[in-house]
Amino acid sequence: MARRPNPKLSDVARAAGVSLATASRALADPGLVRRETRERVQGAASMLGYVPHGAARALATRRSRTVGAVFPPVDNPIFAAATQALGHQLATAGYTLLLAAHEYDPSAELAVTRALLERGVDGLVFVGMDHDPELFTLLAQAGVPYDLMWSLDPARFHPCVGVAHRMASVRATQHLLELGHREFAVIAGHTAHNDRTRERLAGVREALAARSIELRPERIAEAEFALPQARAALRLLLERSPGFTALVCGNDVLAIGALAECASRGIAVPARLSIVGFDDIDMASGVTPALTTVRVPAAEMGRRAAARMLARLAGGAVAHVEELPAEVIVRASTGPAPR
Amino acid sequence: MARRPNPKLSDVARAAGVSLATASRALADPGLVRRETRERVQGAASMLGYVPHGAARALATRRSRTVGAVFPPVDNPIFAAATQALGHQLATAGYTLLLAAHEYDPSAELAVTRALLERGVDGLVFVGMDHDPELFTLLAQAGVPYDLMWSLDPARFHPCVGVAHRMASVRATQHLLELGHREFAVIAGHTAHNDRTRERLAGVREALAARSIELRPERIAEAEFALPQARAALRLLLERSPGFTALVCGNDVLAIGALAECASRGIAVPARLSIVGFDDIDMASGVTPALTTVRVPAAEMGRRAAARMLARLAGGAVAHVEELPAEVIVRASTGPAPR
DNA sequence: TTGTACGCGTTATCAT
DNA sequence: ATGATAACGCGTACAA
Repeated sequence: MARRPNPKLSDVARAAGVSLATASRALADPGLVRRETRERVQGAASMLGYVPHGAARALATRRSRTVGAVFPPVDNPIFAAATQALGHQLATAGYTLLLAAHEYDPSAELAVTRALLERGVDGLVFVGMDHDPELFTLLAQAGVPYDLMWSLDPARFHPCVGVAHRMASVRATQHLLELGHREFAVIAGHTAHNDRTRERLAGVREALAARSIELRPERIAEAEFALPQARAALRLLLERSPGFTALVCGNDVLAIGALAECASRGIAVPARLSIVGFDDIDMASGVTPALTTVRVPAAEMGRRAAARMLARLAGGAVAHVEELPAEVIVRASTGPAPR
Repeated sequence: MARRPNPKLSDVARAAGVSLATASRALADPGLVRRETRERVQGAASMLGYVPHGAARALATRRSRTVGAVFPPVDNPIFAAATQALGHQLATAGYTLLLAAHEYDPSAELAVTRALLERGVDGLVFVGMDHDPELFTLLAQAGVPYDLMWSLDPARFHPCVGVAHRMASVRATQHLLELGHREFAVIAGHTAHNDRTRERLAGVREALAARSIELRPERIAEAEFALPQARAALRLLLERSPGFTALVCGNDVLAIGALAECASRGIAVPARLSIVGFDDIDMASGVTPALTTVRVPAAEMGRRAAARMLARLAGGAVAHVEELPAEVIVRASTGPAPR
């Protein structure tokens, strides 16, 4: 079937018997026109099924009412809640979220960012602190505001909203120390290009070092955020250096995987092994009371990021670094079994 | 600091000493200009840090190189893998994914779709079959191609790529029947505005009905896709109508929750209760060999959806309805315990 | 309150 | 192979 081209504003104007300018005003800022003309225009618009042409509008106003998000994909389900909250809040304010993922490769990140800038995004959101310096050159050059989510910039240079992974990790580890544990192991997420996993691991080290306890290299395993990999990591740890009574997992998926491995080996949790994990996707806290978790406020982070960006786009000021609480939630844990 | 406006194509042209038209061609279709001029233009472009203005281009070409995805948010982690695959494939072809979520509310879906159309998306992807009829009116009017993901249109009216939820559910149930189970219970995802959950539930009913086995209403519980809710659902079932030996869960999150509840009650799985679940986010298959799962090829679905859309945008034809396999993966299951 | 006319940055259609 | 110029659809000074 032959399709007529979509009606344009001039069609609406003609149908309403007004000029282009009046039609534009009637739809964009109804307060500027007489009630009667406004209604005629709005009537004509909905009669014709008029849909504004965003590109033309963007060209004229030099704003696109879109915000771009650049996310690493590997641990993508981790960002689902935050992405959703972000998009939802933006939509409420008439903005649309442009989503771009990249493999964990800084140059790819640059490329997708460039693509978003071409699309004319009004603002950008990134994850974490690990980025190609050139990225920030690009952003400055484009004059586009940005936020880094999830982490807090230690240098307080970049605007960001996130949690203090390291301190949360320290506190979780201290909890285990206070229970009397001295033999620790860690299953961490891969630390390459990922400051969140690095900081979480560093927190364990820091808390242990404060009590002069060493975290032996063979008691550390890195794993992908997936259940089979987590199970394999625990097997590796048990094989390489058994005898630990406390296990810190960089993530809820890792914690659940470890728990599953324990179950299949008859290792009682938390009686014989205490496990704590960061609850990135809110799985660990629900699956069992046997795990102690660090709550990561993902959805809230998305909402805050949206609010910050919207405020800034509206010309307002926002806190440069915004810290959200990551509480340690003790569901169950016991001290080490006596030798 | 005072920011100069971004360089435009005319700036590049001037710097290269060529006309606007030549500059445009040199960047867009390098084959059309002499090698030497092309290099002058490209040099000038990168010198100036030129970034094309997408809105202007979209206005001139009447294409945005953008595809929109409209997702329900409730079970959002479920779509993470598909979203990522979709976005990644599109990016590879120079397209960007515009993401919009909505509460499970058909009118909200219409609104966000309208927002995406205003942004000038070249194509749209939706989830499932449950949509406001007006949505399709809108799409037809806009002349924008679309695909429905996850499900298959029984009426074969809408273009879609997905799995046969009902048949997969039938096969999973048959598996349990063949083991000798006769007493079934179901924990389903909420069925309102969600054809996937409805079809999965219907599949159980269908398989049982074929053997003249009734699925009693008190043996059916609906729950949100979250662990605590799944546990509560199992408690409810056990309280309302104990005695079932097989449990079909509409989702891996539900299955894991049920498994956790079993663990805390000392119900052996699969020895005393066989559980099967759809593996939406690929959790169930990894956490334990105790569960039988139906594999949902989420990432592949995202890739296929992208491929279909790209082919169509390039003027090619694609299968109207594309079915992806959802295999039943038996990890472990046993027949019912003798009475 | 409404209308006229120009500009937004790019591509595409003509000439040359 | 290159250059001049007219769209593309909308917002907005400025004029009326």
